[in-house]
Amino acid sequence: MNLQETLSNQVKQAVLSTFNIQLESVEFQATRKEFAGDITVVIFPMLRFVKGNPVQIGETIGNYLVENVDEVKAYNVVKGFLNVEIKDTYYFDFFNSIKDEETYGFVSPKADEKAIMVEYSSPNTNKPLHLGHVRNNLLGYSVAEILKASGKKVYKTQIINDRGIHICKSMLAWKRFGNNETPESTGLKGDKLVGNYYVKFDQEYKKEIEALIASGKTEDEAKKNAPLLLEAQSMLQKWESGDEDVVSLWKMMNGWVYEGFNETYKNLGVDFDTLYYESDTYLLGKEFVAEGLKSGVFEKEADGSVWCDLTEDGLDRKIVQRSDGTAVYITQDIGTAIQRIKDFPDVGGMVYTVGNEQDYHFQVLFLILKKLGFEWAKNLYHLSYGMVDLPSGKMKSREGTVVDADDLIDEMASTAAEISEELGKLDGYTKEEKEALYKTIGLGALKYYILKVDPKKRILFDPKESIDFQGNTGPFIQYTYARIQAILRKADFDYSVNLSSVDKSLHEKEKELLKQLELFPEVIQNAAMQHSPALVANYTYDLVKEFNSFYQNVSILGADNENEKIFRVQLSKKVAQTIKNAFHVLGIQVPERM
RNA sequence: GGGCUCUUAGCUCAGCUGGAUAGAGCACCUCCCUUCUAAGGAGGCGGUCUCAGGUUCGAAUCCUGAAGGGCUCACCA
Repeated sequence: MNLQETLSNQVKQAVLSTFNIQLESVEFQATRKEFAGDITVVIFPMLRFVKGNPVQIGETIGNYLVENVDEVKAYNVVKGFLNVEIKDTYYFDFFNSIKDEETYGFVSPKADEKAIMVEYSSPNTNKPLHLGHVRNNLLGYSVAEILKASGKKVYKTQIINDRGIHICKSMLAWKRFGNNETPESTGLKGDKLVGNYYVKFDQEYKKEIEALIASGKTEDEAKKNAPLLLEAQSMLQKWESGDEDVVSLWKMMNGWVYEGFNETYKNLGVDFDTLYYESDTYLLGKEFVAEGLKSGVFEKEADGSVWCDLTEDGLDRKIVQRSDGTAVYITQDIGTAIQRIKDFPDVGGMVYTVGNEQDYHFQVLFLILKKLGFEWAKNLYHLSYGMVDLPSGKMKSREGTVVDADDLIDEMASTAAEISEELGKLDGYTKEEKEALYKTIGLGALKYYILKVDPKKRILFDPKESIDFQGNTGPFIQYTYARIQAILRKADFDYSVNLSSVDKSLHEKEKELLKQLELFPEVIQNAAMQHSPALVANYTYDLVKEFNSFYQNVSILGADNENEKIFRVQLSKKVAQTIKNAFHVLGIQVPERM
């Protein structure tokens, strides 16, 4: 039983014995810094049941707690708030119980619990990854790690959108204007090369449209009948019918893209346990469309198209198969979901990391899967996140207004390098060690910048204003970690003993740190429940701020006596470890020096 | 037009299931490196929590409405 539960029971007992009233629950909050006390009981909600003056009620309960609860040292009442002071003994006991637990805050997966599959990234293979994908990747990866840390078994996956008209556009432009360029011949990353031809297609397509309009066609006609578009469409048909040339071109160019993506993923530090390709799954859903027709979940129109009527659920009618029998986007989503459960029978739910422009889509998808009768459909979650916008508005790859993922990662590292060199604290580091450190810091800044924001809020990113390295940032937290490591390197004495309140009293700053450490397991559980890395980021910031204040206000290695010194080193070490654990689930590394 | 969503300091964001005088960072202004790393610390300036009603002992938080922004409502993905 933790402290709050103990107090809750005792407060109920106090109210029962003095007022003869059974409270259902007791409300707590952290005591504000300006008042004495460690935890506060809010009296107001009790007034509904206990008639009387809140201050008097507070006094009564406070008295009871001091007399009956070992951990309670004293109390004071301010208005309707009962501030309770807790004895140092409690905090020493708590600290000793977690001191040597390396994975403090994390829960190991239970054998009998169902796994969760987390989908993220899921790019199209016609262009390189940009800042929007970066947010997606960081979020998905982090939520997967948070779920793991909270005690779930997790599979990371993605659905790679490797087919469709957009891919054919890149293919066609390459075939037409590419002069057999390859990543090798140009030195370009494969995804960049293919992306260039996607842009090239658009440019040439626009020229054709203009020419057609000049020759008297309407804009609409021109757009639909431009020869390039028609050829791209026929290429798609050839692909679907298995045309050898088209398929081998498709394989070659997608291969280039995958190589490029893998490099970006590696740089970003994200990974996947299993992959799904749209080209494998796009036909899958049709099987279940047929089944849904049989069971009456879907209905067929006269023209052969298949629909799902969701009007009774407050949504619209949704097409699930075209009149020509081909699959639409949602058809393959249905198939993919079912396939995943077949492949991984221990999976009991899925998380889809996809932008909020698809909120409606997922509402429909989940509802359809429920209607099809899948038990696991109730455990599907759309991790919906806001777009990353530029000051100029939306990023558009065809118009070249995107912030490229690789470029951004490089820029972050070089900014880190500039700052580091200016500060000049890295004597003795080899060039390789420095490079690795710059990457750690640069990526730390980028990842923290994105993850500290509530996923569902949109982010405005101004490329002209670089991401901060000071204040509430990744490097600030990394810096604190590095500082603690410096202390631990210098602490060449045995600090393994367990201390207690007879050995020393707690400094105010020490106690604040202990209280903050105490919150960590709860933060992980909360973040998992809410699918929000931002909660972990903000917690870590608070912890670090508290530590820095401690660090500048008391001497650690120069403490007055041996016990102070031992305890402060232990405490510092625990804070560092907690920073490391918290950053681990955010996918951010911590440096030994910086 | 229907649905969803957002609006907190000059800027970027916290604010847990309603609770004490709404908190941080950046920017601006003061201080603090002979002491464990100043990417730091201590303090100051800065708010009609978009607006109007309502519920409540108590509302940034819940409800209704309005304004402004975003997304969405394809036989696109």
